[in-house]
Amino acid sequence: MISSTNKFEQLPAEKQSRIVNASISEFAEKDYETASMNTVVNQAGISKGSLFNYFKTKSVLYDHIYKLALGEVISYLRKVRDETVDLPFEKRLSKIVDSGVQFIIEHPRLAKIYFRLIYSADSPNRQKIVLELQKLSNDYLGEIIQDAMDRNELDSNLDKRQSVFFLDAVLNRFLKDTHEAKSHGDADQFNRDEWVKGITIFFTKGLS
Amino acid sequence: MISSTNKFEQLPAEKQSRIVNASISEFAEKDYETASMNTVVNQAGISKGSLFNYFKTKSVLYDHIYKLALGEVISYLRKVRDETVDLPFEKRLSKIVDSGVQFIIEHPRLAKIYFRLIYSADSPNRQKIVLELQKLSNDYLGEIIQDAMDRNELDSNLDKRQSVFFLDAVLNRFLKDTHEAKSHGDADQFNRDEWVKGITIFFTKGLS
DNA sequence: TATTAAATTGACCACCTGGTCATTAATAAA
DNA sequence: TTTATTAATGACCAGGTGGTCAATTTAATA
Repeated sequence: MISSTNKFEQLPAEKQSRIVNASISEFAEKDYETASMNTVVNQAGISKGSLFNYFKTKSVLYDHIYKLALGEVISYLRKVRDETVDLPFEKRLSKIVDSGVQFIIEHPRLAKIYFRLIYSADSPNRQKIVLELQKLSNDYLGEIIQDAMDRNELDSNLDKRQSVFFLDAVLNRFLKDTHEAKSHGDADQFNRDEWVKGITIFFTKGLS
Repeated sequence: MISSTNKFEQLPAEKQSRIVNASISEFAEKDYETASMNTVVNQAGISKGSLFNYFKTKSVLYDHIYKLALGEVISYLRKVRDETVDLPFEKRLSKIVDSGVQFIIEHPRLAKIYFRLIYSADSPNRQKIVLELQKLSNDYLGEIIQDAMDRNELDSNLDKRQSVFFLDAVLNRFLKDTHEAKSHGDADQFNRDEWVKGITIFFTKGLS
């Protein structure tokens, strides 16, 4: 069985990157339905027929691009997780937020695709993807919370599912707002140190 | 100066509601760009010319509908806020979550429009609307947190801005997930009592 | 009832979409 | 160099879009 991106992968690297680049820009700027294959081919400097030869349909191209974006996000997360195994929960949280912000700065278009994917509604296979992402986040944050519980930094009687949910909700929202502020060119509404401190205190002590 | 919905408001109530109803359905099902005026006129049983006579453009119609949806959300929130002024923070939080879930059940299409508005990207004037919503949420949750601080239920040294942010993030995410689960017909992933309890404990005590 | 005014209609417009495929250009084999 | 194979092209297609407006129906006035 031959992969549908086979033809694409056999292309010269430079041409591949032109196409990927144009596609990322388009899917970052517009949501799936509104993104235009015409815009992609014009931006990439290839003919329409070629693009549809490399990727059978728009949905297949989107699949390629979002997997790429997601892969980058995941490897970023893995990296920071592994680099911080020995740190206490508080420091760890801080590093995770930091690296999230860093990712947004370094890969603004991929971040846009990522947030569009989780928060918007009309990408193909959206439900399946969101379930995958939930599992991923569950595993990732679950591990970090478990580590903290093992070290008695967090209450070992915690409902892990709920804890992961809270962590995920706050972190994602923080990063999303940061991302939107940055992409609107707003003055930085978040003093990062202050917020990271606030988040860790909130998670360990609550609001009382 | 004559309002652009003037003609619409002078229509017989029954016709108005047919149009509003069709529009709500369409804007709930598809995002702004993909929503079709043709679908609206067919569903409402009126001619295209008429619709464009009542609402000059698609964007003006959308404006009318989202304001309607938002108005319903706001009045719901106001109601529960005023009905719970005398309750302790914990009970209050619980009632707010309850009424949020109730709103989703009673007005699933309006909820869809609301969530699309905050989480999706391409509605007209999105940035302005989101800012308005942020202010609204800030005022609303800020008041509730302030009340709790005044009663010594929450630490009076809290950073209010951060506290509101955390509350907003968790509540919104909880309601969004609930809404999505319901609209996908999934088995209820949230035992509401259990979660409400978890949320209030989390907010008062943190995870330690 | 005849006449005027206002509301309603839907065919029509220019434009854009994802996708196709006969034709052309470039490359490899003979 | 000639032939066979593969890759690239863009005019073209059917179907959709938001929006318009001359023509028709309905309602109000005389």
